[in-house]
Amino acid sequence: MNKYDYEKIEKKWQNYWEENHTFRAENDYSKPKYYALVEFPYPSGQGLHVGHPRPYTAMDIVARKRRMQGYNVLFPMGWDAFGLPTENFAIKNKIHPAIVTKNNIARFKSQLKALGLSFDWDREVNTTDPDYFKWTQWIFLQLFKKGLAYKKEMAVNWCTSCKVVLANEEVVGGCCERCGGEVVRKVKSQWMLKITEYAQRLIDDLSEVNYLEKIKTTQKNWIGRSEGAEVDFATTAGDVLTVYTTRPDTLFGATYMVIAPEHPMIEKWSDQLTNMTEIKAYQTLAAKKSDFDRTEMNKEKTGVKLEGVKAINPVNGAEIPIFISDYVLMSYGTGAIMAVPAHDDRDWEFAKVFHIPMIEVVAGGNIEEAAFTDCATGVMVNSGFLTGLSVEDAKIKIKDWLEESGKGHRKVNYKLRDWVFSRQRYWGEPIPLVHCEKCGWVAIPEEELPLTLPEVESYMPTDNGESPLSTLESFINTTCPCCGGAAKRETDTMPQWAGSSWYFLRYCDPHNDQALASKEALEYWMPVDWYNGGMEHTTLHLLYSRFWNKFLYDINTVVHKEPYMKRTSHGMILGEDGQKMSKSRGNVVNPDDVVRQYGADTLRLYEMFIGDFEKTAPWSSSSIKGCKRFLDRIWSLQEILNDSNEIRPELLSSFHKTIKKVTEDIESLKFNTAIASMMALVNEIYASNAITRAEYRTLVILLNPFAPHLTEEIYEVCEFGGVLNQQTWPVYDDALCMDESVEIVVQINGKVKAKLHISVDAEKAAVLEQAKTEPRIAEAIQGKTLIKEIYVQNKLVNFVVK
RNA sequence: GCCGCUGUGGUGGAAUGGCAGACACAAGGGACUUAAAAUCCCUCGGAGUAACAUCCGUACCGGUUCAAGUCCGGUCAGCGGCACCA
Repeated sequence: MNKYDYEKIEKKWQNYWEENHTFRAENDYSKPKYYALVEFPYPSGQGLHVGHPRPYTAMDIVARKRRMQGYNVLFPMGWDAFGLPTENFAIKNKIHPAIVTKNNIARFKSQLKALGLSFDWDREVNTTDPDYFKWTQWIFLQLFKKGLAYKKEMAVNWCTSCKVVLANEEVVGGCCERCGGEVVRKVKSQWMLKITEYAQRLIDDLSEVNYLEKIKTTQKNWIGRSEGAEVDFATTAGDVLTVYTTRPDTLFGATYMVIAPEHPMIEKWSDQLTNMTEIKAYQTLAAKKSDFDRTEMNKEKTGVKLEGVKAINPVNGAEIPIFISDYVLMSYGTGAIMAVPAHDDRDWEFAKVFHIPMIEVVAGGNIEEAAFTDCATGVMVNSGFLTGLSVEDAKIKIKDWLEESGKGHRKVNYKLRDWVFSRQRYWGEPIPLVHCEKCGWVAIPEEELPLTLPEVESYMPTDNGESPLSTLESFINTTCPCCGGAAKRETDTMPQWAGSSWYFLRYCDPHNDQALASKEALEYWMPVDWYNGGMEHTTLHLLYSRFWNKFLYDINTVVHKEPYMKRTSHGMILGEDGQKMSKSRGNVVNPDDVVRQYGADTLRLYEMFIGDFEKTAPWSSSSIKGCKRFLDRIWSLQEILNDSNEIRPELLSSFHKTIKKVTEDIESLKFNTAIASMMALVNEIYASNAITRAEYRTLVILLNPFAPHLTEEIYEVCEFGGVLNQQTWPVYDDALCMDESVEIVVQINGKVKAKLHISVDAEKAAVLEQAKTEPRIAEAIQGKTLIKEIYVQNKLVNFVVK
């Protein structure tokens, strides 16, 4: 068997595709379009990882197949290049981050090209390119103008040792990822985006898209819609404390209240509170706690009772105590709760610690042992006008009562928080706003965009946690676009998520300098037909970009409500030891080495054959050999090639079955079984000791999306006519997928006892007759009672005997 | 704790409720070779048999069904995400 010269062949075709712009998407709006998208990478200094080619190859297969099916395909690639690792590398090595980025991109690009991915490189985008981030800034300005960007005091992570603001990802177990120093919370004023205003629409419109169910579920859980009521409790201080609850039905069981330590009412009541010292001490303690401490599990409930002010239960006039405790969060609901210890786990724990009485208002549990939280079976007790109702009915009745009496109202809440949009960093898009003493925050005029990054001496964040830009007088000082007076620029930059929140729009029209993309281009190319990416982006990038798209839809910039019609996810590739690949474990596989040793086609085929696309899969340096062997066998078919231009009748159904399998499996991410079916066909061909030209040509087209270089070469050397990538995808005929005869099994009581060859779709009666003549069946039936005869067409016969 | 997913040979993995283990890898045996590599052929879940037969087998327990890896109920284990969201 001959081996093919993958190095020579792959280089040859990569050059051919590049010179001919073979995969360029044309703006021919009369053709049916298909937009296939993969997540553009962050060009890290490590170069490509073997994890990258898995989703890229998968969507490359889809794109190549669609082209052969006659679609105008957009399959673009670009660089999500702003970000911390580049900035950190730049600081450490004293190289400008723009240079670092440029070098990393060059490396990534050559690695991707070596994989033969059919990207349209003419549409490459780069988030750090001023021509690109001009529009990122433009979108931010529109958000600002619509009141969806606002400034708010927020706690940030501050490393006391590096004296640097850290991203959440850089805080590991409450310590700085780099130096291990203590991380504390520091309050800073930050730009926020009101994604919460889109919460409901982000849930509702999921019904219009075809995402994997688990992706929809994760997004819904993250947005966290809950239905309940706000209830007003009068206080002995003469004012009102409003709480949010999902269990207004348990209002008669409320025996105390809890407010968050930061709750503003405490300040208001300070004259009447007799234990302010104790309260202040608790507040200080709570404020010091990092997020890590505060979310630590199973810790005992703590809190302080407010002495001097009590609340009055609106349903029965009972006076109940108010506590502060850090188990109530200021950022959700009203920052205050009514506590019903008999029917809420957390309240129950708290009540045990502070010896607060409980009132059972839903029968069915044992509140001495645990809170009874079951809504489905409970019946109301000790609850005045609610007594005797089911929990569900009681919820409706109490909500009606609250609204009629003016003591509360129905309310929907979401867990989703607004998006913290500023970073005190250099390597990001500058936020295009200025602050004027007279006019407040003012947008810079759109014609001044892009607002580019100034050159600075050091990219190191400053000692006080301000952005490196804050030290640059020439950058900061400007004039107010509104009044012309002196003003200062915002020095924070945008987070890495900004550029990736709209890049799929830019691909539609990447060189447009009048708009982020033309209406025509967006109308034609959008929405993305199939977007594959990592599960880890489900609640970040995927949600952020849906939000931006919806906003741009609202301001009439884009024409589709949802950016992506179909979203799928791939599993990670693990090291050979089954662990996540990492330098420290020494189990990293470098794609360059694999390409050198086996060629790109083998790498592509192996990553598709490795297992279930959606699951994690460990790398196997021996399994990949099987894929190389298969490609060598494909090449060597030339040795048994004959001149016939027909598919042999005895192989016709095998061919049609394989075409069907490959065609369908690609659509459902079952690349592994698509490849398996081609391997089986090739085994069958070798067994027959010959291959016809028609057969070889069909096989090579089917395999082309998986192994594009090898198949183009075979197509050319065999002179099948034209170039392979311009051929049409084979079509199968269901009728031809059927063999003339099939083997069926004959069972006695569900156990296989014989096999039978019958003609396809044979008459039931005839098949049963034939089955009974089989010696082993006849023997088994002999002397027994035949209770039932099951016949499944072309599959099996089952005799139930006693 | 909550939500989601997964459990099948030595390994990766196949199987619209209808022959469990497709397709590969590894292993063992053989052919070719002075030899090795490559390639080709054979065996390959377990027990059992000279070979058949037969029995057991898809984490565990139970159920539905003529028929369960697949559906239902429960248990255990692992993975991922969220995590005091009232």
